[in-house]
This record gives sequence, C-alpha cells and structure tokens, in this order.
Amino acid sequence: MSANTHQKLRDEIENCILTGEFHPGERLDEVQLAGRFNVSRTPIREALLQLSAIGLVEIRPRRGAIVVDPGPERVFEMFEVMAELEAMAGALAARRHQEQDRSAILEALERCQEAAESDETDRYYYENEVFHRAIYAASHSGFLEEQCTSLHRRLRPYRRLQLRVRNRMTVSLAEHREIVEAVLAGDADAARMSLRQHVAVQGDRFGDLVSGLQKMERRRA
Amino acid sequence: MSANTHQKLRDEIENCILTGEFHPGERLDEVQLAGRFNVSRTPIREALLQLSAIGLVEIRPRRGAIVVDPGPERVFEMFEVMAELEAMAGALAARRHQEQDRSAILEALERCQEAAESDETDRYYYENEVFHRAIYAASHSGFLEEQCTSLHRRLRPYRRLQLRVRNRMTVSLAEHREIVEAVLAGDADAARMSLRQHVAVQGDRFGDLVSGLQKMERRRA
DNA sequence: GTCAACTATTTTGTATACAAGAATGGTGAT
DNA sequence: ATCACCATTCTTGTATACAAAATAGTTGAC
Repeated sequence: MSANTHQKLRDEIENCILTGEFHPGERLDEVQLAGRFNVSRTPIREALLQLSAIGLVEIRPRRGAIVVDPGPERVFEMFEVMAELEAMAGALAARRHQEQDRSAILEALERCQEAAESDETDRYYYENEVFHRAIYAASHSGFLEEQCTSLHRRLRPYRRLQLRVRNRMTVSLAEHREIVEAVLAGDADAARMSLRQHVAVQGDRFGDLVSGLQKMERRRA
Repeated sequence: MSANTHQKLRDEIENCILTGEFHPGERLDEVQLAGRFNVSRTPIREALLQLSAIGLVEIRPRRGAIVVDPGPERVFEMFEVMAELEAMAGALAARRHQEQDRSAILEALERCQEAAESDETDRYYYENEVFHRAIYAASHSGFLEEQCTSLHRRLRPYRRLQLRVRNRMTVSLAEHREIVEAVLAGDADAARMSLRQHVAVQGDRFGDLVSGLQKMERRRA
C-alpha cells in the first residue's frame, strides 16, 4: 500500500465534495467510505479530520462527519473575501511582476481568448483558473498565493454555476484584458480595482448565484 | 476518557507551538507526545494531521512531523495579508456596524487606553486582541471574521515581539483611536487605510520584526 | 583512518480490536 | 393509537498490533 494513503484519500474525498457527489449536509459514514476505497477506517478518519480542519466537513463529537453546507450568505461572504485577496494579489503583481510572470499571464490570457472564441465553456473554465493562478504567482507572495489558491479551489463549484450564465464568458474575457493591462502597466490601483470588480458577486450576478444555489439544492432533493 | 480527546490535544499542541515551547523546526515525536499526554498514538496523530492541514506543522511522509518554520519573508507576507484582511473588516464594519458593535468597540478602546496609561504591556496585549475581534465582529461577515481570527492567532507570537518595542503601545493606541473614529463615522475608506497602516509591517517596524525573529532564533540555539 | 555496505533498531502508517456513547426499534402503559 | 422507557444495535473514539520504511550503528574493506 502506498506510503501516504490518507493524503490521497483526503484529495479524493475533497474532490467528491467539490464536485457535488457528496452533497452538503450528507453524512459521511466511516465504514462505508472505508469499503468504497478498500482501506480501513484509520486513514479515512485521518482524511476526514484534515478536511474538518480546512472547513469542508464538520465533525460532531460521537455523531460523525457531515459535509458542511455554507448557505447562500456564507458563500457570498467567501466571494467577498476572495475578491479582496485577488485584488491584493493583482496590486502586488502590478508592482512586483517579472519577465516570466509577464509571459505566463499573457499566455494564459491568450488561451482564455481561444476558449471563448470557440465557445468551449469547460475549456474556458480551466484556462480561467490558469489565468488567476498566474496572477497569484506574479504577486511573489507565497503565503498570499496559497490563501488565494485554497479559497479559489473551495469556491470552484459556485464559480462553475456562474459561468453558465449567458455571455458571462465574453464579459469575463474583457475583464481579464483590463486586468492584464493594469498589471503589466504596473498600475497597482487599477489592478486592484479591476480584479475586485471581476471577482465580486455584485448586481445581477448576486441573483444568478442565489438561483444557482437553489437549483443545486433542488437537484439533490 | 473524554469524547473528543484529539480536539483537546490539537489545541494543546497548537498552544505549545504558538507559545514557542515547541520551536520551529523541532521534530514532534508521536510516542513522546503520547507519553506526555497519557494517550495512545492514535489521537496524537489525528491532532498532528489537523495541525498540518492549517499549516502549523509539516508532515513529511514516513519521516515524521516538524513544526513549520515560516522564516522572515513568510512572516512578513502573513502580516501583509493580515493587514489587507483587517482593512477589509474595517471597511465593512464602517458600513455595517450596529449599536452593539459600536459599544463593544468603544469599550475595547477604553480598556486599551487604561492598559496603556498604566503601562501594563501584557494587559494591553490582551485588550488589543479584544479590540481587533470587535472590529471583525462589526464587519458582520462570519467568514471574514473566521479568517481574521485564525490568522491573528497564528501571528500572535510575532506580534508579541513587536509590542516590546519602545513607545509601541502609545502609537498603537493613537492608531486605535483613528480606526474607531473612521469606523464609527461610517467612513469605509478611512477605516481601510487606518487599519492597513496599523497592521502592516512598514518602515522601522520591519527592522524590529527581523531583529525580534533573530533574537527568537538565538534563544533556542 | 575513512568510507561504504549491511544489519539492527526505531518510527511511521495501516489494520484490527475493544469500549463507550448515540441511534433505533420494540414493548408496555395510558 | 400515541408516547415513554428500556434493550439492542450501530457508530465513533481510542488502544494495540503488525508491517514497511527510514535511520542509526556496526563491521569490514580499502
């Protein structure tokens, strides 16, 4: 058996939660999971404990683990914080980016454009992540990069909802261009503003998010 | 035996790390810890895994757990992010605070002043935490509050270093007054600026931090 | 004397066993 | 028929056992 089973299990279970296979509120039975992954309860417990530490599951003493249900307000709050962290990353990137960051960002932008032009939602979804990670990296703050990556990952399922909205891809791409322009020009304030705007759930997007969340909820009922 | 031994163990070990009893780089031997706390290895492992999930310890496969040593740059980056998160909390607090937040903030400020006037560093250190938590609460964003609290806690040992610097308490108190003024006036931008300024490690404080870190390192050598 | 290789010991990782608390089902009383 | 209380069952939490990997110590060769 591989050296670090619980690490892989943690990723697998995390994935099941983020993809929605294990839906919010669902109880995660240890023996059931152990059976599914062909391991004993020990590494399953270790994986669940790690997930509880990062807030994906809640462990109620003697009563098992359940997938945390953030609820609409909490999801909104998470986007609020994400917007601010990305804004910060953009501002730092504008000041600190180097040649390799510049090319990484431009290449990511290019790929986003290709995906948008050929109307490939899934591909855009992926290239969008690459783009944002390029901004994080350009901030040259390892800690900020980690925080952004972690929260970005956690918001994945909700962002996926939003991309389905009509024309969102075109708007998103235009915003990306604005962000790149500001960052590469070294304009920290403009980068901050454009990223905050890009990530924030404001105006129509708030309604879109809520209706998406409700759709998610209904589907699992 | 209590229902949730590993939860308590997690807190105890976390405390030992934050107080410096377990210093950065130290190897955390499972059987040794098990002996110290009179439990088996199982709950110790569960505690360590949770601590690794929040970044306090690093678990190298098959090679044990060590206390993470952030290093000066990483600590600086953490303060940078903390400043931005607190600035955000301040801005939200300025817009969203209610009557109970107002009185909580004013009371916390009052207590900080008392501590500063009687020159009680330890008491100021404590009341300062209460003050900042009052700001987080006034933001009325549960997620942001959690993030702030968690990072604040993690930066505790380093903040303690900084308070020892001459006159820091007086300066800090004056900054608190400025923050309160902005928040209670509902001036989000002013609140953002003053909190960013208050938390950030800039100018002289950077040198203070680095020298403090070096002193810490020497002490354990 | 130093370096390398092999063995022994220690230590981690996973499985299993056992104990204690929660959920569940059934029986009896009202 | 409904509710309460008790027993049974199931699940979690902790301890122990065992296997595999890493480290340390020792011996031998150059």
